[in-house]
Amino acid sequence: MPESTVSKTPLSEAQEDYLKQILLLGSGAEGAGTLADTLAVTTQNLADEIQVKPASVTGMLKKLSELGLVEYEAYRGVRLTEAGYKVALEVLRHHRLLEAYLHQALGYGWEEVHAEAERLEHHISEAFEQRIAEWLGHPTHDPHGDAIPSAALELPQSAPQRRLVALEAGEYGLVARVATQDQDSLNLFAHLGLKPGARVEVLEHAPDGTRVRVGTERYLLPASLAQVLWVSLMGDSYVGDFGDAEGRNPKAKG
Amino acid sequence: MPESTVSKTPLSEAQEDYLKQILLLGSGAEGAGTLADTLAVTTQNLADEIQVKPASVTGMLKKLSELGLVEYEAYRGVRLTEAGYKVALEVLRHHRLLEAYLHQALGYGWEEVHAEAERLEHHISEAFEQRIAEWLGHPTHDPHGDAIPSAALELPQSAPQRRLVALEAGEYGLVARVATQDQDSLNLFAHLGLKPGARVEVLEHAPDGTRVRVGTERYLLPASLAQVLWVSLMGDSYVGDFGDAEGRNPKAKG
DNA sequence: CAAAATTTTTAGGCCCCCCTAAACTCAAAC
DNA sequence: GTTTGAGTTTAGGGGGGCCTAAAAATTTTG
Repeated sequence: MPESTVSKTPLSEAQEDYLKQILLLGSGAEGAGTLADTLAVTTQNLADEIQVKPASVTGMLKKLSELGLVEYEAYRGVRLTEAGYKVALEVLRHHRLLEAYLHQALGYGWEEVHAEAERLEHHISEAFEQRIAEWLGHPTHDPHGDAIPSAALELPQSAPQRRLVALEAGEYGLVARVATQDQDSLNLFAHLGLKPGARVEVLEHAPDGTRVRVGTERYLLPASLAQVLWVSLMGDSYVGDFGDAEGRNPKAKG
Repeated sequence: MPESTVSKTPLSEAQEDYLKQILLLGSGAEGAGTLADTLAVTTQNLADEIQVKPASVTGMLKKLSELGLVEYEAYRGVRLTEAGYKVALEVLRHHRLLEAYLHQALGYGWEEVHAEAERLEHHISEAFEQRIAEWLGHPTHDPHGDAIPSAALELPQSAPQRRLVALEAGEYGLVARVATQDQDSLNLFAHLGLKPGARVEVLEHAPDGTRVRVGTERYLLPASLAQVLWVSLMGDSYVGDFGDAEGRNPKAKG
């Protein structure tokens, strides 16, 4: 097989974004932990995610394929190569470390960090990455509860989690992950106190959403939101590191 | 005169860089404080500074001129318009705040901050700018001793300074500004302890440079370096804010 | 299994910002 | 006051990354 030279040329911002999205979409909502259990991603999915027309995606996939970062078969979808996977994890690490840093060091709300991290992730040096990782105490999860790849680009093991919609009435647990980047949704979650680490209980599943209790409050969460809220059941062995959602000691080592 | 619509479109990184360099080159080494005492800048100067061919500069200047950010007359040079000046100051503020932040918050050496700030300056939000400015206590000078434009884009008054080459033998003062971005020069200055705030004395001007004393050490500084080192004479009223060159309290308000 | 509907790719363009080569200006020197 | 040459601009290209419109492949449907 033709040994495609894995480019030394620094990748463009667009290229990094494509790789990151291929990883994210390919990992599915289940959060696969290795390249092996990653799915092929469709042109349309990428177009939607990156906010670009499908024709543009095709063009970029061809280029990434030539660079050996992606395995692309026309009409059949893409998946990352080992090299592309590395790059994607690196970008993801930058993104999530930045989110954690903005939250903990600069006082950003956990619902505000995504947008800023999105732009900065492509422009920080390895030195910067290392310094904020150290400042943070090498965290394993960002403020949304998403796992941060280690410096060696390994994804940390996360505790078993279930979507809120999958809990039965009466079950409760701690919010482990808020898996949306939609700003309105994030704002709403923040407003309701539904951030990683918060205790939440399912009261009942209604046709128009899921009725939950958070602290002493009761809310009706639309299905679309209950869908993206992941919960670790209490009593489960390990509930994870919630990215210092509020004034805990930021220097705690992982 | 045709009222050129001052674009609302966000500027590209390249455009911001051109504007910044026009400001820097136009301010001359004397550090002019307002747009009025700014000089016209030459195509060649810009080409050298931005590391681009003169033909490319011409093209960009035409575009900036159409955007109303610059007054450009073929063969005669450019200067910033009021609008362009504002943009340039904003970029400069980002750059210098970032330098200060990297130094004080993340432990970068003062000689290392330039390169990182150079990339980040185009990608931080106003919120980020504001948060680091606050964290720093609204500093007036960066770690190299360069003035940081205020949030209102005013350049702070700096103490009177003279180039080291202009001091007479026997005169001494505090390093106020290290006006180079050349990494090798910066490393050398750092190595010799010649950072803002350091005491330095001119021993004599030799044909091959300037002989100086720094603490108990004596060095021969090549003219090119003595040229970019600015000194505030001791006994002068105000010596400025040296950007917390070492462990002073980072939270001190300005 | 063929027709219809959907998805994806190709083809052709556009803007950005850079380049080289050649033509032009201006100013300094004869 | 020409000549000469440094500095500058025009002309023509190229790669990146996006777009629209049209063609092709795949999947769904009857």
